[in-house]
Amino acid sequence: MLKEERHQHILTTLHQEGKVLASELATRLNVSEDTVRRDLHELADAHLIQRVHGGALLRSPALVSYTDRQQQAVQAKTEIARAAVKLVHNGQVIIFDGGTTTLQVAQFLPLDLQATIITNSAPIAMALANHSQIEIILIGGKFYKNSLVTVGVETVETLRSFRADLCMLGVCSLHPDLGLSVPSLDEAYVKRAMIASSADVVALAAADKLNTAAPYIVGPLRDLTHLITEAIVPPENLTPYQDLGIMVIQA
Amino acid sequence: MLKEERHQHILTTLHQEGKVLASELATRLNVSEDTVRRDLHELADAHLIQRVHGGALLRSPALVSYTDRQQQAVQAKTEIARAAVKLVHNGQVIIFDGGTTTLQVAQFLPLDLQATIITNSAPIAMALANHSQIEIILIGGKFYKNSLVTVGVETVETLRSFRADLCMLGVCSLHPDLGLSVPSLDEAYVKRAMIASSADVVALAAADKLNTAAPYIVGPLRDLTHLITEAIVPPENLTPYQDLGIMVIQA
DNA sequence: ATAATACGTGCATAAAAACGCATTGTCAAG
DNA sequence: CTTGACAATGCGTTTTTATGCACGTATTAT
Repeated sequence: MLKEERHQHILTTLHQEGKVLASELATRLNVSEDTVRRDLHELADAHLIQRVHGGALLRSPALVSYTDRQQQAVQAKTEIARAAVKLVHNGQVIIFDGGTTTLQVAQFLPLDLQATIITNSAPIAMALANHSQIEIILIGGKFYKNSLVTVGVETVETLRSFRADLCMLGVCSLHPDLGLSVPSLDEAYVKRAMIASSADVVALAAADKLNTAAPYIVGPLRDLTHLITEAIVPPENLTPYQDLGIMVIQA
Repeated sequence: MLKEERHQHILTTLHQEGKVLASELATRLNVSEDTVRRDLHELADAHLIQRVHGGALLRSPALVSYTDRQQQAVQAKTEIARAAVKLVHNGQVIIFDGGTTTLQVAQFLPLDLQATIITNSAPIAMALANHSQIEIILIGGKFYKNSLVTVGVETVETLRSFRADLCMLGVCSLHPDLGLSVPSLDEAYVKRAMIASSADVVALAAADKLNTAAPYIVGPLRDLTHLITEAIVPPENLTPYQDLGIMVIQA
């Protein structure tokens, strides 16, 4: 049985049954558990499955609610969120970008925080509904179903009319030379407007976002004032960012 | 059963039932109570649930009250929603008011409906995210935490710039003489703007909303073209509305 | 006030994963 | 045919993770 065959088999059974167990696969495929583990590791690296202790699950539990989807890679996101919250202070006006990492940050904000939060993300607005001291401005526009944020001319224009102290930016791809980039043009415009309307800009990036690039450029790294990433990242990978004057924080 | 599966299960039952008991989960998931406790602890650490003695609750009281409201009189709301969906046709531009009843309607819309939906409700925008043929416009403004909708000048102004075929209006209080009324001034302005921007106006009102009044008047009943209510309502209670030329539908 | 239930912690155990290393098989160049 | 490079696989060892149990403490209920 070839490796590719096994991969195929793993993916199909995963889609059929919702989960696979490493031990089960080893007997079914007549290989050692080591091999299965290696297979699963490769598939997880390619973002095709979600690796968990004992086996693997579907990466995006077929169209479950956003709040559940957010459960993935909780560990890393939680740590980043905890670090990000430390940058927030009473009385600030803060722009919150969409995305699951920024949503985590929103949920970790202290319940008694006094602030104005401006966001184009419906889940973030809803998550903040029980913070009685936070004034929430939800920015309107065309609703982008994938990431549950608004985009388009109106979103960008409305953002221009604010002047925030801080901006929590969810980052898709970050590269020392190419700068920030995202997979859709609409989102690029929105993020650009967020950056322009904010004094400080905090980028939240999991380790796998570093040194990658996407089709649409948002802007150069100089735009960032802070970068928060995981503790696992080897420090030498971060020096290019520090050299640009960005305050790099490892959660 | 993998740990992540249990976590998923806990989250979904929590969303469905509003609470979970540790002891119940232990038997349901076939693990010791210790394990359940550990699971709950982890989920609470990630701010996904609110841990309490004996089990766990949804984290955000606002969302709790919202889901509570959503769970009230499901029967009636479902029937009203089914009736409301029949008024919707391909190609229309439809304004959706906030509220749990209108949210039900949104969820009952056929998955292949082609339409443009304009709403100030974050949950409705999110609920429609899996309707690929619907263009969603989310209206921005100050976010009103109680009902998870936007209100304020910007919301009203933006509504003015649209001309819709249909408006699905969630109704708080309805009275033959006093007209439509709501418990907050901001919402009154918004509903007024929605009515003004729409050709047809459909009011969705459970039986207990009929012949009641609230502090802030939205407008006279003449503004309505349709009224959908429950089947239980005695027909004689509805004649005042019919006499005003409103098309009354009993679900 | 007292019983019953739930909680947290430390510990033991078993399962799973990670790691290094040896073996095997394949392919291509010599 | 041989040989060396290389990927794939399996094995043994160590490390990590998950889970249940025991026990003392806290919380709730009666």
